Amino acid sequence: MNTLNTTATVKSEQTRQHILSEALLIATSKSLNDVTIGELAKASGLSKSGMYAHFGSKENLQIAIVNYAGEIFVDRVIRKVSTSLQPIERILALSHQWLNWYEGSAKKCLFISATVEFDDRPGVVREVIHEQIHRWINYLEDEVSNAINQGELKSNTDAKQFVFEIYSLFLGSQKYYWLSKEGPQRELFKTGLERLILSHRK
Amino acid sequence: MNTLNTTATVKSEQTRQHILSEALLIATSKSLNDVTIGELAKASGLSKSGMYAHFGSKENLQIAIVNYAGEIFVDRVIRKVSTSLQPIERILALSHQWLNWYEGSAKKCLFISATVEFDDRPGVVREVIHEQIHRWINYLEDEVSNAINQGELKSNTDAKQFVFEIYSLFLGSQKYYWLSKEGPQRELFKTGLERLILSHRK
DNA sequence: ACAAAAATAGTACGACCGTACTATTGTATG
DNA sequence: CATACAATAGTACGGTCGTACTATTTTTGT
Repeated sequence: MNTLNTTATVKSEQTRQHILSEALLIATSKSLNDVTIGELAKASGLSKSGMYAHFGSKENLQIAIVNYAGEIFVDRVIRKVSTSLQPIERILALSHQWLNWYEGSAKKCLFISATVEFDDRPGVVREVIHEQIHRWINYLEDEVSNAINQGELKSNTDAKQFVFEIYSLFLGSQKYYWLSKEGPQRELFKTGLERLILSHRK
Repeated sequence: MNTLNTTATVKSEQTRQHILSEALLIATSKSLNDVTIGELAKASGLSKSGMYAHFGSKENLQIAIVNYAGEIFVDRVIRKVSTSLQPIERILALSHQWLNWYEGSAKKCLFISATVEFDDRPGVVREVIHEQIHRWINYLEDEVSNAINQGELKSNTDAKQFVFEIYSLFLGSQKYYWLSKEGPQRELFKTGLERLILSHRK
């Protein structure tokens, strides 16, 4: 018997996707740790044993959730923005999608809360989370480099610093959102981003 | 009998402080939820029942921890910075202390992780967390207003936006620290803050 | 349609959680 | 020094967690 379900029969793959989408729902509205085997089983209409047939362990489940979230992220952010835009326009469009990517289902970015949760728990789950985030940071840094190379941003612009500040603004908007669900986080983010770009624009 | 220990006899108050400092250690190195009654009892050399004599419930314990963290914060940040400095210098000094406030014991800011953890759990604990954070944000906004009024920053500077961006940079440095413990978060934060100030300086 | 195999359910277990309740120890004060 | 009460320990309980292990149902390939 294949407890880890690496072969992926047709039916199994469907339920697996169904379980993961339910899991992501819980993970984004509560947290990754709150995706409990029992609760997830109930949410997806299966038994606890069914979960184990699919994922083998809690850790494997968490890894699967993070990777699944990564796919959704690519779908809702990167794939939504045309590659034919000019660099700065692309950066603005990507940022806009970024702010919205998790809102389709719940209201918080899994990668932020998961980083916090797994900060003190070394292991594969933490590594997978870091991988996903680094992939995104690198992607943004490439975009900024493009903007520099194509002369839209000053040639002395530090791409790493630039992306750090974009990321910071994103975190800020999340934090302010947590503090007050109806606050002006979006405007604060936008204003900050505009000022950031303005001060590096050629 | 007074299970909530509001009267605070001499001896009792000492142990209470001792428990809280152990609790903060755990809370900052792991998380607020990870401060479990059993673990805290072991860490502070008491029994589980002893905890209940002091705090009455898990929720009360968490509230006490957050408020205790607030006191420590004031001690290590606000009280460390001279009030005779000029506004911008004060902001820089406060930011510097801010980056270091939790490092005496562990290595992460309780208020950040706690906000994330209690985002989906309405109740007194969350309110106390928000209170503490708002107090700090308001304090910073006042400092920025001072800088504006004393002519160090341009008169059209938006204090709320300004503090939002400082806070964002702080969050960014924490996030980057989580991603890599030896990264250049400090320099990234400083550079960002300098640019922020520069673009609003008169 | 039938046998093989995969997918799912059922049940049980030990660990730890928060929280009662009672018993014991320590301490301050008259 | 005795006594009243505060401070702490001991023990027990129901709940939920992750995870085995076995039984049953459903899907799949021929």
